[in-house]
Amino acid sequence: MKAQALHGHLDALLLAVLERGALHGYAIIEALRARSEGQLDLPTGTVYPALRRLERAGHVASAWSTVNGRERRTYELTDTGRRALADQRSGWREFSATVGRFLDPGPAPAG
Amino acid sequence: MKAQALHGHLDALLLAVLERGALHGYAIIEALRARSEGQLDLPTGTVYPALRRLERAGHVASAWSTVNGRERRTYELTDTGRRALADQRSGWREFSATVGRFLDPGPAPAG
DNA sequence: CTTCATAGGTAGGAAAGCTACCTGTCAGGG
DNA sequence: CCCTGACAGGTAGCTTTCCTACCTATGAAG
Repeated sequence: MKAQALHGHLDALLLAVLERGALHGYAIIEALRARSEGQLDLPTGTVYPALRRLERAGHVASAWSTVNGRERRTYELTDTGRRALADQRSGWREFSATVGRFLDPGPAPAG
Repeated sequence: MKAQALHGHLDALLLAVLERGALHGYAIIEALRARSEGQLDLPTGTVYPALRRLERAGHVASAWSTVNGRERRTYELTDTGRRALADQRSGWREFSATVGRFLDPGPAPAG
């Protein structure tokens, strides 16, 4: 699946995976891939800048932690981020309902 | 609702409204607004260029028709466009299912 | 002629994501 | 020590898409 279509929803996805616990960037990419059953395979060039955007916006906080002798920047949801996620969720429902009205025929899957 | 979030899905929406019959640009905007119950109120600066893109891609064909003594450019779905729409529909299902996996908790709407 | 509603159109700008590239650590093989 | 490969983080420049703002034009009302 093309991630280009994510436009505007990527941030929400990122917040959603962080909702289950702090992760470092690379692990976020893997979580996205795992939870989407391989549908979302985002390049680092997409995710890292997005995380920085989220941090600038105050939605996530990052901290360097040394794991296995290696520096990993771990991202964690802030309170603001949690609120933003809730917001994005309702935004997503509205959006998918609206677009679905046009693209999901709905009651006619038989054929 | 912000149409910015449409990114990449606008074309599909336009094809979807044209599926029900040929319309001119302005009428397409009104159809979008009507069928979305006011959620989608796209500016002409968004729709007209999009229609031209679709025409270049061969998904729609346009023809000038004189109605009420006025020239109106009427857009119609082509066969290619119909196929593209079907394609976009399945793309949309995949997309909404994938993003929904993260943003729709799903089985917990009671609350 | 001016104003309003309808209708079509363009230019320039901003945002988001992608491709391609670069840096650096740790482990294994030579 | 050097090289390679898997992991991890990061940046620059490009393209696409959509939006804001503006312009043109018709027909009716005054």
